[in-house]
Amino acid sequence: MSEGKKISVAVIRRLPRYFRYLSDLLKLDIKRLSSRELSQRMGITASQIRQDLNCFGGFGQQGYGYNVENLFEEVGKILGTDQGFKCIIIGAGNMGNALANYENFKRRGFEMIGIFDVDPKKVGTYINNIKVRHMDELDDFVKENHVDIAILTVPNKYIINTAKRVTALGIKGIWNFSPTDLMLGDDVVVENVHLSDSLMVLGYNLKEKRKQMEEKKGAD
Amino acid sequence: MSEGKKISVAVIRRLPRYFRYLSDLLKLDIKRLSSRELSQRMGITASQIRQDLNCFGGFGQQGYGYNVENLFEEVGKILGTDQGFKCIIIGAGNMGNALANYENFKRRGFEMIGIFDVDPKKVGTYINNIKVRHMDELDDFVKENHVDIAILTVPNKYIINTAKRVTALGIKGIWNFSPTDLMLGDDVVVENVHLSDSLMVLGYNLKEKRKQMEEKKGAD
DNA sequence: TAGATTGTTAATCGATTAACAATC
DNA sequence: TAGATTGTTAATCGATTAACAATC
Repeated sequence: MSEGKKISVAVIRRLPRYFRYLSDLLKLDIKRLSSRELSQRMGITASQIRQDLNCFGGFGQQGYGYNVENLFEEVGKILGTDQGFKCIIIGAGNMGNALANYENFKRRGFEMIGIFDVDPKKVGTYINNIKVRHMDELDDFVKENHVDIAILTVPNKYIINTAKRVTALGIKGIWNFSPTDLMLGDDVVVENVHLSDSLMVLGYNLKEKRKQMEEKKGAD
Repeated sequence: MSEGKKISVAVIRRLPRYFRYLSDLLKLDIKRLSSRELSQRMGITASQIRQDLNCFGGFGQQGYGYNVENLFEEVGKILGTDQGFKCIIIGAGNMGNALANYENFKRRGFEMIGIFDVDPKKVGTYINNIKVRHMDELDDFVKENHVDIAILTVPNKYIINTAKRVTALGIKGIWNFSPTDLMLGDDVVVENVHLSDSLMVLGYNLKEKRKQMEEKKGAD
């Protein structure tokens, strides 16, 4: 069992946030950084930052802090920005289009190498220089090209079958934009986006904040 | 301090998931449900479900379980599906388009009442029957129409100013699709989507899963 | 009444925060 | 060397799970 230490999902979900802040600091030409400085920028405790980073290694130096460029590279390596993940987008609707046009992904190690749809009007066109192919070509394409991740932006009623199809082809990573939770084999990694869940949490918090404000006003 | 009991974000983030599963169960015409049955479907413990629900009230009945329709309505009420939140989308790019076309939102209590952009080619057109207006019209629009939530899908370099502008107009809810974390006043509720964070977590998990598989293979 | 399942209290587990010795 | 800040251990806090009495 390799490293022994199990890293919690809470820590993992914070990594991309560190990555973003470090990227911004680099752009601001800031060379060094203490955990306290970073904690103030991010609104978390310095203790948490040091704990998180020390899950992966001692990237700092006592009395000095962290070298921004070095830490940025280390966090990138942990996240796999050097892996060159090859992705295909299934569903060339608005969401598929939006994702195909996101320039951010490439810089983070994700390359879009194909888009698939069933609409004959879309097939053959290019979105951000990526060819849109018919779903009938999917199997051949995956056999001829290494694909790490399938990004699923198909209508919800097709999601289960699409997920089964891509996993049958050996694709092990799925980024799921449908509201359905995908329960797949233990060897497949799924990340669900669930936009309406996010919006509903916003709605809840807004409602509660209003209630709070009402009470405060009432107390005067 | 009204209710006293503070509800944790972990619980709140699970609510939309309960809502989704209950909605599916309703469609399957299932009338009653025990916490154990739901726990098996959702892959969480029955204990957690009962704890979560009891933060808001006793919706079940000993010896019987929960009435699906009733529980669905209660969870909906907690989340505010009856609030009719009025939303505007700022940025009519691919992401703005995708969100304007999501039919799911209305059913969950969120209505899109306007879209704003600066591109003269887009201004005046309609997306899913919602008029696209110029950003110059934003202030007047917000003064004449009640707006609960601004959905920000503008390019990252404009995000801070756009957020300042909408909060200055009194909008208290922000759904932020830019990679920048918005740190706004205490009276504003922000929900960040950060798509690339989600993708990076997928990349990390995929990389680790592969490492795991390698080791297992090596052990044979 | 007997069986089932909730609501709720208590026990456990894990994550966050605090503290401080190590060390640059 | 003195000052600063890490890496890491210990203490605290909160969330999840287990257990069971209440009750339908």
